Amino acid sequence: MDIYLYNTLTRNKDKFIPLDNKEIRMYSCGPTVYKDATIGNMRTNIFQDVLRRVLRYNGYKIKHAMNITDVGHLVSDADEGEDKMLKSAREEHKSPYEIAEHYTKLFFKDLAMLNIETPEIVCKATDHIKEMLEFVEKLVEKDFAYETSTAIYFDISKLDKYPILSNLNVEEQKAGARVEVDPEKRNPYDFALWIKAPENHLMKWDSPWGASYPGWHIECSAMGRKYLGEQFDIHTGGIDLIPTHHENEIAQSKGICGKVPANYWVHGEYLLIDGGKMSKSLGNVYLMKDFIQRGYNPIVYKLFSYSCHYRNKLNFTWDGIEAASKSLERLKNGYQIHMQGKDEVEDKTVEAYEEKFHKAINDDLNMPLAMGTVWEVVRNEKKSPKLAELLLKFDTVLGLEIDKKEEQEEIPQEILDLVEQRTQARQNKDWAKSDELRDLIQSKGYDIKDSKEGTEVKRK
RNA sequence: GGCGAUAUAGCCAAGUGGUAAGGCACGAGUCUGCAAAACUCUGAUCCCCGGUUCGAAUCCGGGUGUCGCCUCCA
Repeated sequence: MDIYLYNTLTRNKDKFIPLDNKEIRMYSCGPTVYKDATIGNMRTNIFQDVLRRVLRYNGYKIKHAMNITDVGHLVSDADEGEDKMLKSAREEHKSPYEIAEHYTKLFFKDLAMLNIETPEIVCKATDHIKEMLEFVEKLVEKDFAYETSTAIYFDISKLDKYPILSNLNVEEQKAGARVEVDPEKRNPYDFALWIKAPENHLMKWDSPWGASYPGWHIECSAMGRKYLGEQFDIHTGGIDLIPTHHENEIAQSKGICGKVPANYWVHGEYLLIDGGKMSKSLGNVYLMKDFIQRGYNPIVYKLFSYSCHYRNKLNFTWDGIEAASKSLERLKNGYQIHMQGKDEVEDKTVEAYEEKFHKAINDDLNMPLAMGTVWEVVRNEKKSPKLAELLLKFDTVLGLEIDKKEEQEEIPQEILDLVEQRTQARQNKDWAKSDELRDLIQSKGYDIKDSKEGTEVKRK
């Protein structure tokens, strides 16, 4: 079945044609490890993970590279200001390398919570200084770059076209309206490839231009080229990366070999919080650990993100999370019911569902539509392990671990005793005492439910 | 100011020419001593105006609203 992906390069939902029919090469711009990743970052990671899983569902092997930015990402994209790593290091009184290690670890912990697969290749910028430097030297050699007193700049006027991803009109943009124009730059949109280090700069390397450090964009071009080749299939990232980072990556690669590095550029939209942007000043920045703090299985967030297409803004609210949490429970429950079902289901029916689901995910990862089919299967009146199996197959894309039962905390003996007393009371049909005990148990933070198999207790 | 989105039931959200998927909430029912949970059932003509068409949520034009980016950000 054909796969269609919205390609920012063509502004069109394109049929996906891989360069190599066996293995898809894909690059994702990973985190800058200077602070906690937010649930906004994680939305992008979920979308990238779904893309991987969909490709694999279609029988492809994946070679997916993701960078860890641990140097070079400045506080401002205008090539000025402090390196984010150094700023964090200063604020937290640690070395930049300690900062990087700390936040890298946390990042992967977040991914694990969401059952997001680790890409085949994870590459750190500081491990690839040599490759970046070679890249820059080659650009200088080919006259696509020039030296100023502060940095090596890429000369965008040497390209046939810049920008090609965004509709930004370089001529009309008032460069300098917000940022001081560096008089040494040939064009306002020229960007730094390599930056000369001031004295006392913590992260710097020897280069033909003295002690210096890489610009932000060069790492992705250099590492993408190293691991995936001059041209690969898919490049992903958040929508905000389009106008600067990805534009400049393309510029660099075109400078080196005349080619746009990836055929398909796929971008995920933003997550909004309560209808607006997420920002520290509004105090609405949430992290994955907030889910745990509020008693939610973090994977609920993944299901929540499937309620909306990845190219649309998704509005995050805790009410929405509560809704998704209920859904996840019912989904898991529905799976269990099918597991124990005895009804006959025709293969034709199963195939029809499968095709419907497959069509949805292949249509530019239409997860909301795909979830519609998932629910059709869950709510099917015939209960059959065949349908459970189908749901499990869907879960290779969804990654919701629908077959995994919630881990139950140990119930304290005190509570178990109360439950036992209540069971006795119920057997004696002493409803007043039974209800009294239920209230007591609930006041201690436990929920109780009676069924034919007996009484269950659960932490609230 | 420039660029880009978006407007569908109480909320979230699919659907791009043929009479509106799905989820959550609400309500009803089954079950239960009661309750909870679970399960089943139930709801919208698609921001406004005009146009194209046999036919539009879906195309075109014009409004209005909301949001994002251009500054750090996935």
